[in-house]
Parts: sequence; C-alpha cells; structure tokens
Amino acid sequence: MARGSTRPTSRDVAQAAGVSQAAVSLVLGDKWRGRVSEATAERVRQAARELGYRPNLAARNLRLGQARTALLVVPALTNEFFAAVYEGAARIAAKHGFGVVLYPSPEGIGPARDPFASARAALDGVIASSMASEALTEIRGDDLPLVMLDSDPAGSLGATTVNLDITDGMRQITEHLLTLGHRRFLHLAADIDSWTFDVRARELAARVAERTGTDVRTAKAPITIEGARTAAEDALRAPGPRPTAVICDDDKLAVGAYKAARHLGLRIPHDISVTGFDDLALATAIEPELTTVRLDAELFGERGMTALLAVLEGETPPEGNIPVELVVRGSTAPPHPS
Amino acid sequence: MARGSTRPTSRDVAQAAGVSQAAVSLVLGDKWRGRVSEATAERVRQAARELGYRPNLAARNLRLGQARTALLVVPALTNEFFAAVYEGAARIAAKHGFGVVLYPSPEGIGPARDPFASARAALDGVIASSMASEALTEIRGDDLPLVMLDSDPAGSLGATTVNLDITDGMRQITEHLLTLGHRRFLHLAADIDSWTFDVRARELAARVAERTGTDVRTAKAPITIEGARTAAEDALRAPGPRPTAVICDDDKLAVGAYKAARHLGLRIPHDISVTGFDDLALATAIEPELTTVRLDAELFGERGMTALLAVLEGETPPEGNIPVELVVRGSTAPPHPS
DNA sequence: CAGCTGACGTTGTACGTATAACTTCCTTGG
DNA sequence: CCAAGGAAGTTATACGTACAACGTCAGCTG
Repeated sequence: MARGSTRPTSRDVAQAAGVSQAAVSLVLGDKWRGRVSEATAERVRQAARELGYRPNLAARNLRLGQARTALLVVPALTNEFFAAVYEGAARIAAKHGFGVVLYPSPEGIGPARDPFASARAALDGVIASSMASEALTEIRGDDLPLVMLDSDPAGSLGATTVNLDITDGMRQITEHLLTLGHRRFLHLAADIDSWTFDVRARELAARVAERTGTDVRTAKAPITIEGARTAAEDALRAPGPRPTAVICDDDKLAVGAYKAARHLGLRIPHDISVTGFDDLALATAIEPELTTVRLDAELFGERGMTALLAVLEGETPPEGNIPVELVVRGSTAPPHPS
Repeated sequence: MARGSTRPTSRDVAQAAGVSQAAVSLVLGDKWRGRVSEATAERVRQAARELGYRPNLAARNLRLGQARTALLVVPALTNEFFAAVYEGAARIAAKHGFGVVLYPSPEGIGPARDPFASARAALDGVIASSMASEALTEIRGDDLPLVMLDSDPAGSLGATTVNLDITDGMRQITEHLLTLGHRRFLHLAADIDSWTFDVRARELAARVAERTGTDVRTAKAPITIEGARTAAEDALRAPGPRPTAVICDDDKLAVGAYKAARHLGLRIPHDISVTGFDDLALATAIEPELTTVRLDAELFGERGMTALLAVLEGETPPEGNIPVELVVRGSTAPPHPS
C-alpha cells in the first residue's frame, strides 16, 4: 500500500507484518528455522508479496561484500561462438544465483576515463577469453579470481585455465584429410595472436611433417569473409603445385575459402577440399556443408563458470580438456588426380 | 600498502592522503572545484592510484539509489541480430557510465525460485524485445522505465517504443519483386507471435493484393534452417502453380528456402527468387548472395538505450522509425517463363 | 522455587559511499 | 579595524541489508 515512487524496503514489510526488520531479513533469507514461528514467517511472506517487495541488491551486496556477479571478457558477441559461451556461463551462473556481465566491446569505450567504469559493477571474478588480451591487462591488477578460456596453461600464471581440446580437433582434421589422400595443404590462419590459433598451427605442421615430410603452406587472414577470400585467393594463385585441401582456423575463414575457390573456378570438394573449425550455424548454411570440428561453446562457457565458482568456494576447479568432435560433411573428398 | 585481502576503501585513501573521507569522495567524484585545493586534490589522486583504489559500486549504488545499469531482454544472444543490438546498447550505455546486463536465457532459470534473482542486479530501466514476451510479463510489475523494441506502438501502453521501419522494408522488397515481374509469392513466415512479424505479413499481403489482386501463399516455420527447409519444401510441392519468389521473414529462413529449392532441383534465382530480412553475415556467406533488407541492429540498440536514458532523465525520447535499406544481391531475378 | 533451557524475537551495528551542513581560517572592502 | 564572504576542509548522516548479540517469557527439572 506504500504510495510514493520509492520501492518498499524490508522495513516497510516489517511494519506491515508487525515485526522487526531483522525478522523480515531472517524469514526472507531462509535462516528462520528455530528463530521465528511458522505463523510469523508466513505473515512476513504474505506482507512481502502484497507490497511487491524486492530486496535492494546494492544494499545486500554492500552488506555481504560480494556481488554474485562474474565478468565475462570476450572479443565480440556477434561472433556466434562467444555468444554461446556467454549463454552457457550465464546458465550455470543463474543456477547459483550469480549474474554475468560482459566487458563492453573495445570500440565502445569512448570518452570515459576509466574503461571499466561500467563493467566494473561489483565483481566477484573474471572469465576471460585469451582472444581479448588487451582488455585483460587492465583486469590483472585487480586481485579478482581469474579463469582463462583457451589460453596457454603454462603461461597463465596463477589463473585457472579451461580449455577445449584444440590439439585433438586439429589432429582429427589432419588425419581425416591425410586418410583421404591429401598431401598438399594450405593453412588459412587467423591473423590474431592467440594461443588457440598457435596450437592449431603447431599441431597441423607437426603432423603433416611427420606423415609426409613436407611443409604446410600458410596464409594469414583477418577473420572476415572478405579478408579470408582475398587471402585464400592469393595463396591459391601462388606458383607451384596447388594445394588440394584448405584447412581454415575457423568456419568464417572457410566461407572466404569457398568464395575464393568459386572465383577461381574450383569446385568443392571435387577440385579442392575445405575444412573449418567451430561448427557455427554458418557451417550448415553453405553449400556444400562444411566439414569442421564441433566445439561445444555452451559447455565451454559452463565449464568456465563452474571453474570460477569452484575457485570462489576455495575448491580446486576440475581439470581436463573439453573433448571436441570432427564433423565430416560434404566439403571434403579424396583429391582428384588432375 | 594495505595488506590483507580486503580492497582499499575511500577511507584508506583519505588516511594515506591525510585528509577526510569526504574530501576523497569530492575529489574522485569531480565535485571539488572551489572546495578543495588543487594541491590536496592531486595528493588524493596520487594516494588513490598508489593504493589501487576502486570505489565500491554497491556502496555507491546504495547511496545514490541508482545502479546505472539497464536490463536488456532478448530472445537469444546466439542470434547475431540481438548480439549486435546488445553491442549498440552497451556502447551508448558505456558513454554515459551505464552498464547493460542481459536477461538469462529462459532455459537457464533452473531451480531458482525467482527467475529474476540474478538479472535483478539493481536496475534503473529495461529494454525489451517484443520477441521475449514471456519474460516481459514478469518485469511489468516492477515499476521500472521500459523501452520496447519493435513492438506495436499502440499496444505498448506507457512504454516507450523504438522501431525499425519494418513496413518500409517489406514494401521495398515487395516492390522490387513486383518490378522484376513476379506475381506468385510464397511468404515463409516465422512462427513466432510478435508484432515485427505481423507487420511483415500485413504489408506484404496488402501490397500484393493491391497490385495483383491475388493472395500470398503463406507457410509458417520455426526460425531454424532445418525447420524452414521442410516448411518451404512442403509449400513448394503443394498443388497449383508454383510461386516464383519466396519472401522470408528473416535470413535464416531464407537459408532454409535455399536448401528446399536445391532439393527440388530449382536454381536460384533462375527458377525461383528468394529474399531475406536482417542482412546477417549469413546473407553474404551463401551462394548466390541473398537479396535482403538491411537492419542496422547496432543502431537499433543504440536508439533503444538512448531512449531509455532520455526517459531516465525525464526528457521525451526521440521519435521516428529507424530507416532500413533494401540490399539487392544475386538471389533475385525476373521470373523465368516456364 | 531457583535456575536453566529453548523458542521467539528485537536492538544495534557495520558495510562504503555521497553530500548537506557546519567550521575554520584568510582575504578584502568599507 | 571589523564584518563579510570565500576557500578549504571536516563532521555527521543516510542509503537498505544481514547478522551478532542481547532480551523475554514459558515450561521444566532438581
């Protein structure tokens, strides 16, 4: 019945129920067993319901010294992969009464003197992708618990790491193509300095060298369809025998490779095989559908949040890489003897 | 130099600088002109820097009675469109020292008694897509300022609405196809009950009826590639003269239409034209590239946040729909006389 | 019947900040 | 030389919550 524009507080509820504010806090905080009678508790709950009481989170956080909020730092949400990571993390967080906020995209910082001004909402911990390193340096300095996604376990001193089994993914792709009979490869690599891409390059090069004794040709491209297309086209036009398979660091790059191949009059997979990485919606949208490595981004986010929660509880976070899966579709076939 | 695990407070800074806590608050809050000498101010800033002081947001929010945080309610972040809306909203928010939190995805609610438990982090306002109506009913009840995205201006009592000019987009698509000579249309519609889709259907039907005197065939499909494919395939197989153009409610549905057409042995655009809506990355990934309506999702998010900020300031939010643009690519051509 | 034990609460306080209201000292004009 | 006012701070308080510490009273035991 409180008029005004101000929201009801626990004291308003107390007054309505004819008890003290402390009693309200006890009842609503589920700590009333043996301290408040069932009848009184019900009266309090009733009053809270009628007034539409919602606890003031700021006050609670201040009192408890925690925010039940984690910060997720990713390069861009418009990348479906990271959107899924967020959803996984948010799901686990919600189950534990936690929230997840996102680091604002770099371009959005604007004139604020402190880029953290908005994201700095009281935080208990941070989950960060290794692909967002520039933002990361600012965070380290805060003494917040940190979980790193897809980053070098050796190089992330102190921080907990949660990784997909990228090495295994690239191993499977390479084996798949080698088994089909391919011997000349083009690696269309992301031009981003991140562990997750380094691992791809290392594994691919090592395995191909071991099995064929040859090198892998490499072209670096920004992760955009257009950028990938020109990089791939240049590489495929280069002198020497043409590669029979293009191994791309992610699905978006593969789309660029498709366009490059088409532009050069090459048919996929008849003239050239193409593989991706991630298994985004894109992979099944294009023709032929893309052979790629499925990364369970949601699970990745879930594991990241689970690890952070463990750290916050003082427990040891679970170990072990997240398995990935090769998905063979229509973009790979045995090389055609030309 | 403060050891311990607790972060320094403004009082610690005050002690280090040899002033009162109030002075620290004034200096760091930029309200010290004429109240504190430049020298003292500098001393305070220096101390704050050395201690690595970060104001406690919970305390500030409690004191100010505001959180400088907005809630964005969208159906799914893995939909690139909404990810972009978020980024736009977050950019504007950051410029004003605001943060944006997301409503946790519906499946993530789990056992929490109050689905708002986590997202309810102290909020100043809400921006909600009309496509997330089930979540919305819970919010209304909170007396928070509400900005609705893409919802019926007439039906959103009290709430401010920010809309893309969907009607104009559909008008342009229809005109484009009519001008090319198409007369028989299939409308591949989203099976979601939302204003933004109703508008598409109404405008398409009205314009086609006006210009050709005929009805538009309609097929409803869930917004997934597979769902759209089967719905489109069924509709294209139906008896009677086959439509020469498929108008889809969004780009993802268009991908399904592509697959259906291919499966039926129809070439795009030679045998059948296809159009989308949104202009996601998908649109230029597929072959042929998709004729669609470009919606500036980021601008949409920016406008939404701008409107909310205006409401919070007690100003009248700007009016007017956000213009959209027809992007003609390779998926449309004059109908082939069969 | 003194003393004790629960059951059922209440009182009081602290979390860290922003700001209104007050003090103190110095300068300056009349 | 005194009143007035500005500069440069300080003191005190409230925001709403959670919980430790403290009553109070009935019933029971020895």
